[in-house]
Amino acid sequence: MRYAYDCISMKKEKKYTLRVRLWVEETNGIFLGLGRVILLENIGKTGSITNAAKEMKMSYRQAWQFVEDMNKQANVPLVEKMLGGKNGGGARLTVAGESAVKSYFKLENKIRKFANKEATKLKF
Amino acid sequence: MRYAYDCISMKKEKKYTLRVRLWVEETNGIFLGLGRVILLENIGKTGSITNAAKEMKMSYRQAWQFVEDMNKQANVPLVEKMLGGKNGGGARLTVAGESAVKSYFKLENKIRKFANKEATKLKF
DNA sequence: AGTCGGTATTCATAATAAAACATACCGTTA
DNA sequence: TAACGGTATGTTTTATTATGAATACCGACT
Repeated sequence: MRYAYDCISMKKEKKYTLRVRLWVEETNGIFLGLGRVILLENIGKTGSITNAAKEMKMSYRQAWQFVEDMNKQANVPLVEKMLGGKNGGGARLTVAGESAVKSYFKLENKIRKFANKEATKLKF
Repeated sequence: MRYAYDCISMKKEKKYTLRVRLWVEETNGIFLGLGRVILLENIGKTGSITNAAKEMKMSYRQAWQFVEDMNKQANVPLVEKMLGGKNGGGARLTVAGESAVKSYFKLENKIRKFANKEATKLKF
């Protein structure tokens, strides 16, 4: 049994959650991170950098730079861009791009799962 | 053998390294992250927030805020502060503080090791 | 040839975050 | 009680980063 009295000094236990973030670096800086991968995903979905950026409320400026940066740092470009033409142009993922997105998420999931398992042992 | 000719289309394979970062969140925001843990470690080493901050080129302002924040979010304060006195005061880690540092690094190592193992399977 | 819509690029501006500065407070010791 | 050195706190600059606006370019299509 427990007396109401006990509650006086009872502090609610806080709840903590473990967060993990991973990214891939190349000699010139960041190659792939969560934001970039989501951008890639959106390019695949929408067919253009412009719309991919809108999708995630990122400025076109930044989205374009990310794409440029990733393509330069990859062994094979991840995004193929088209200039002019019927709909003004657009962008799509290369095979390497598709694969990079999948690999990243796969790895992230695996690590996140592992981290959460390990985290249950923690007590702060 | 290999012909010089082969080199014309040879691109140097880029080298990638996987980076991992983890932090613990509470309802009010970040509770523990790498920077905060290193700060704790330095407080333990130097006996004051001031010197701990200097050690890592962090402004006292920020260091103090971090400490305040951590203490508020922890079930038990991680840092015990002393005001005035012989050397003007100081700060030291509580048992919970020591334990938090150890736990964090232990977890980080485990996850980093796992991540690196998984990363070897990656190809970009 | 002119329209359309996305890419490519520069420049100015806003939003955020971090550092620097300035002061008051605090308690032991000389 | 005056000095010292760290804590406590607000304010002001600086630095970093992201956004927005403006413009040129490109190529299929009508």
